[in-house]
Amino acid sequence: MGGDVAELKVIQLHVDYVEYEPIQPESGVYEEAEKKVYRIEEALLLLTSVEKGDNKMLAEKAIDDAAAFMKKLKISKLVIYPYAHLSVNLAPPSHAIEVIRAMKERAKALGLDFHAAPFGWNKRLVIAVKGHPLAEQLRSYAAEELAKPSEEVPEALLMEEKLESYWYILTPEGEMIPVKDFDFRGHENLEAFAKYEMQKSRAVLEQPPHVSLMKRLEIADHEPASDPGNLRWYARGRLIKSLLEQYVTEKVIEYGGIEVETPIMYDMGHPALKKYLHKFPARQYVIPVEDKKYFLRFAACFGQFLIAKDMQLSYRHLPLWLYELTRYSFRREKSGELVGLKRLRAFTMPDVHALCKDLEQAKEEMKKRLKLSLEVMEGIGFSEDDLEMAIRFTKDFYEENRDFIFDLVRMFGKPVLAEMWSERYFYFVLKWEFNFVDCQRKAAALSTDQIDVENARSYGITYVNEEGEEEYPIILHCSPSGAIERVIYALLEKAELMRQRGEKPMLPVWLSPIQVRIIPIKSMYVPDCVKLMEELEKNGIRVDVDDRDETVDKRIREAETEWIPYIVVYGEKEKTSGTLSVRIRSEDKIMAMKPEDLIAKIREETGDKPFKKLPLPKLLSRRPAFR
RNA sequence: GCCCCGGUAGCUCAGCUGGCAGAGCGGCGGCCUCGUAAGCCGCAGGUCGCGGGUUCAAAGCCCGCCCGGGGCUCCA
Repeated sequence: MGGDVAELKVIQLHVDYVEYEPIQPESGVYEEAEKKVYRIEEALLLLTSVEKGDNKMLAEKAIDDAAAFMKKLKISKLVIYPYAHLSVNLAPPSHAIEVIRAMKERAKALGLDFHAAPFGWNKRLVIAVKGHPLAEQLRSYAAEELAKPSEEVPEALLMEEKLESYWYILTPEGEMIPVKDFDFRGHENLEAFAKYEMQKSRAVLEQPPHVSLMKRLEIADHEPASDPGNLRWYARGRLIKSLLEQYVTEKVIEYGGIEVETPIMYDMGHPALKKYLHKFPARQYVIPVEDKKYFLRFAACFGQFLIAKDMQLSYRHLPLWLYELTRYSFRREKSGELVGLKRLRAFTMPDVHALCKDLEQAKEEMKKRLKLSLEVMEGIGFSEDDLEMAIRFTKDFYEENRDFIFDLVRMFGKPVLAEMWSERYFYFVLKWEFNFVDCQRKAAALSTDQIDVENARSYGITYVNEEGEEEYPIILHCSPSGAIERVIYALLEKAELMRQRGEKPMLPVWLSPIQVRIIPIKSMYVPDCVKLMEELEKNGIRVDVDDRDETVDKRIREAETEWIPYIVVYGEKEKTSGTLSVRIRSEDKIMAMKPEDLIAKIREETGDKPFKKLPLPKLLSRRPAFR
């Protein structure tokens, strides 16, 4: 940034306190100051570097900006602190002191409660920066573009703050009802979701149920030796995750997705990425390699956009779906924000983009993708009662595309929470998500899609239209399932909700790590049980045999606590009759079934879902516990 | 980042106002060979997160730090 163009550089910090002590003058030009400790609390600190060519107008602009920010964050004190270390193109001290003085005068004119550290001194400095995303910002003011700061970082974020949101419920009947007027009877989850989104009042103390479940069921666990939010996955978890990954990928490919794979780290200095990167607070993992810095990707967008930019695209190729499932995407969320499988620092995200030639095509594609997402969620095992939809859009977009928005609502088939923004920020004009409302009545977004009208330009992605001219496509960003870990979170929370209703908690059969457990009554039946196991395995069923020297009761109990959908107890009766005694979890009863009937029943339940073999020893006597 | 809670055996946890480190489960050994949710007996297993301090005496109290969970905030 900057370099040859003069910019007034300001690091703006919202501080709990700042403390400085002038030690000695270190420049020929310096202000008078008393050598004592100055301490200012709850203030906005401006570490300011003046470059050659900066002027009074820039100084005033900087103060005006700071004042606006202070008002928004209700900060009452301002500290102006000359800080030469932000530039290699410093103005001479005699000039710099003038610009700093102009800042002070402006602050005085605006009636701000401000303090100014003396110019030209070597000072001891202690800063305690607050921990919110807007607390640290670099702002720079260039001489030729006075109107706005050259960094888009703070602007995008500040706009979000001042942006007005209007909340409605949209119904399949085509009504748009302000949330406060909507009758939520029969839509309790939607009500919880709406409240969650609008009020943000969340006083819950207990640990979410899925966290202890993920450990007890040997799905996943915290890894103390890694960074928080990077989990270890045990065999069952890896299996479940792998099945979900495979399922989503197959569905996307069925819809025409083109699967690619891209690097997980990118050069922070790359021009196309720099801008995107700087739009967000520093939440990346950064890896220094030789003299460069790389960040770990926080979404699949980069790799796909960089591929798309190099593709030879014509309108004939559009719409074009590019797909990748990232294992992993990395976001260095604040430590306090991490929650079990719901919010992680490393997560698996299927992401399918669609390049569309114009808005009409984008709208058609978005409908297809909503259908895809509905199918995926249903296929995983969520019912319509489990999901609530939100649609968010700008006012302008709504006015021009009302019918389209209600088409989406009708496809979902239930009332939908709508958030309407007075103006556009970020890169999309509309996004929708499915949300799951968990045991704590908190919501988490799963599937989502967005209409991006900005990134094609940023990345230089073009196609050639019918007239032979280059155009920027509109890009849709869809994750048909949302993060895979979060899907598992929702499945576990759903199971806990089942338990609370008095049903037996379980995972969908196709995702159950063990679908059938065979329990021989005596050790002499183990060979027969192994034979039966092999028969079931041949039919694409995950089976094991509890051959341990334990009582039948105990082995049944353990199979039940593992949520195994079918438990077969095998003894003399079964051996002679050829009929199995099957304990069916979902129906909470024991049924006599022929092996072929059991196979048929499971095959019907798992349908066309992916199958993977059990990645564990199949004899329980040979199987270690992970914890 | 801030606030709250926690860290004791592999796991889950008890251990009050300071007084010999415990239980259940799991593991190992033995008995039992069992018909739909925990059979019985025995054995092994501990730097009480780390470092200081107070005390005759610290798992416990004090100070500092590390780690984890939750809440706030945030969620491209």
